[in-house]
Amino acid sequence: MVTLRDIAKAAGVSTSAVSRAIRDQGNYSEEVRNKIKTLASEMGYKPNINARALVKKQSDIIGFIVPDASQPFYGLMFKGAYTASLTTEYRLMISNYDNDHRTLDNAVESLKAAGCRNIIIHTLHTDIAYLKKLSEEVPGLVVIGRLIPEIQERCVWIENFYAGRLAAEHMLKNGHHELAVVLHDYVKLDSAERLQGIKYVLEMQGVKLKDDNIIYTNSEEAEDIGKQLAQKASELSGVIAFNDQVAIKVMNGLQASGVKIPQDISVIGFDDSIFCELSLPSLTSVKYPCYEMASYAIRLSIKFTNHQESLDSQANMFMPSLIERHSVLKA
Amino acid sequence: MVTLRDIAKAAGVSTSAVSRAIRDQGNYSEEVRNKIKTLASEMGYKPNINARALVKKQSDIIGFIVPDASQPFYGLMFKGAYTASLTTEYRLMISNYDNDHRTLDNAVESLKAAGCRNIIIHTLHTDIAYLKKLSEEVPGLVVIGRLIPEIQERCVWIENFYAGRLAAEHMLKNGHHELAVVLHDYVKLDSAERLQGIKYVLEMQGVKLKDDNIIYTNSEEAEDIGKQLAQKASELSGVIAFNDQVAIKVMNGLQASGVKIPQDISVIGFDDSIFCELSLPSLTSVKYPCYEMASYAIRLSIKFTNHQESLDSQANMFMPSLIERHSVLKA
DNA sequence: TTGTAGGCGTTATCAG
DNA sequence: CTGATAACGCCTACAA
Repeated sequence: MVTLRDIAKAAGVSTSAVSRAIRDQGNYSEEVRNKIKTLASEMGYKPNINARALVKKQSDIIGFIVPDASQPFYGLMFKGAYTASLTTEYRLMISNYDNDHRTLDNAVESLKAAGCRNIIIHTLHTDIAYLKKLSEEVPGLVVIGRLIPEIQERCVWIENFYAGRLAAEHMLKNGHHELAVVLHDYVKLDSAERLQGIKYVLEMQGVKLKDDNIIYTNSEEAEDIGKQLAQKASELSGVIAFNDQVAIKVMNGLQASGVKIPQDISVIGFDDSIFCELSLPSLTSVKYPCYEMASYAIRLSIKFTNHQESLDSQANMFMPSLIERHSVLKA
Repeated sequence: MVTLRDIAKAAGVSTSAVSRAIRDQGNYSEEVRNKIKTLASEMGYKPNINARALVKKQSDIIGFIVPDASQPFYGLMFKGAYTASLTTEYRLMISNYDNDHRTLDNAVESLKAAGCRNIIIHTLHTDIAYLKKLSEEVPGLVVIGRLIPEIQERCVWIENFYAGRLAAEHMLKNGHHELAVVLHDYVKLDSAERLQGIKYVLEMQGVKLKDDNIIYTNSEEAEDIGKQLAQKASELSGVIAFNDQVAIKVMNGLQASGVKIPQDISVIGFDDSIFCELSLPSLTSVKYPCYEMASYAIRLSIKFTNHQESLDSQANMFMPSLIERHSVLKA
């Protein structure tokens, strides 16, 4: 292992000179700086991250905490975050908390103990007080997936209302007026917002959405919901489902009961995940830009801990978009 | 931040006493040790990981490097590894290399620069010389997904031959004798081994596998393969596909061409991934125990760096198993 | 513009 | 059995 001292000796200068030159500090002539830098790279110098973290009392690690990294949704987020981190001097450390608050807090504490000042959490349910407190302790805290007004500037979220609108408009545009909406039990907030967006469009166009066509379910029971909907297939022309997995399961339930998709009923999902290409027919979906949001979250977190850069006041909100495939019958 | 010194002062002992007591070193009386430990936890002491890593010249980080964390297959591996790491004193850092060797090497170097001595790599194609060299530099190196004879003891792999057997036997057992096998272009090794297993079973039972029913493809073209196979549906009763995604796409191609599954043709995939429950019919698949293998890899890596524990000579090989669903017509 | 010296929190090596 | 003391590699006043 080659240290600052080694290269200082080789260059005939002091360790502090090397330390500064390498980090572009101090007023060194280009000549000296270059000499030191080339020497360093020739000798294969790598700064000892632990020593640096010790003296600066902060690490170069960004913690990225998600509920379930095995789901493609979060996998894609991780990838966006990781790719963004590659262009920085930070390294990414991902943690999985399975929607268990204690596991989450453990991960946070372990990160803090390592001097981590940048933490990104994807959370739907974590209580606001905890997050607020955390934002005071962790300068680079960013919350992704939800808008929390008290710490709005450190939230990265999606326009769910607009997502609902997109789905509903696409249905109406193609002549599908008798709609059912299948929402997610566990993800109440996003569900509610998207439903708002859907209702907004329907009301504007004078289309009625029956109360008993608004159904709450989860991934396990979604196929049954599809079968139930098949019973009233004749009075239904479209189903908007909370996410792609639910959409596909509903679609499967429908098809298993002899309903043709999209001929009899059109289906739209949310997320635009890897699942969309695997269903038959392939699933039209409203894209949730996970990848982009996660990589933005990385940059945002770094801004908070790098005083140099000024934060602009543009909202950290992302817009969904409709990705057409073959589960909606065209007008 | 509370340090060793703080608690030493409070306890009226030296910092070294505290350091040792906390790590269960030295011959301290239970009384003293307990006093120190309770004091430490009362004061909320957390060892400074960076200081420790600096002096010990090694970090508590295990690097876990995968080709594409956004795929559920690797997501599940990560989860297994992460969960296993929770019961240890190590933290997990995941990297994504997109099958690009330079990105992989960067990740490795970054890990090494941080004093990381435990690295787990999932790799299909990385060249053996590189891995061998790495195994000399990184004491806790583990390769997952492939058997490399030269460093066999640090490889964690699956019995692909047996996986092929399971699939073929299940087909034959249910009376499906006219088979097609769809393999993966990019994953040559696993493909070849599984094909061996399939052929073995067929030969044993005197069933012929036509050469032009052995097809190489990739995820993009798999649906077309399904459509092509539909042309000769009458002379086909089963398709064994390289993985679940390929299986489902083949199935979709088949169904889009009017072939009924499993009535006309039965289909088996590999991996037993999250996709299996989403297809219609749900996909019978040979399970690749990613989760278990990854968590085993963690323990194995730690064994290599903890001289205390002795390594037994049991092979680090895992067995696949058949998970029945509804894509195979029962005899 | 450069170098010296002290310290970050921990562990390990010595003496006592 | 315990406690000074010297590192680990780096950064940053402060001095020159």
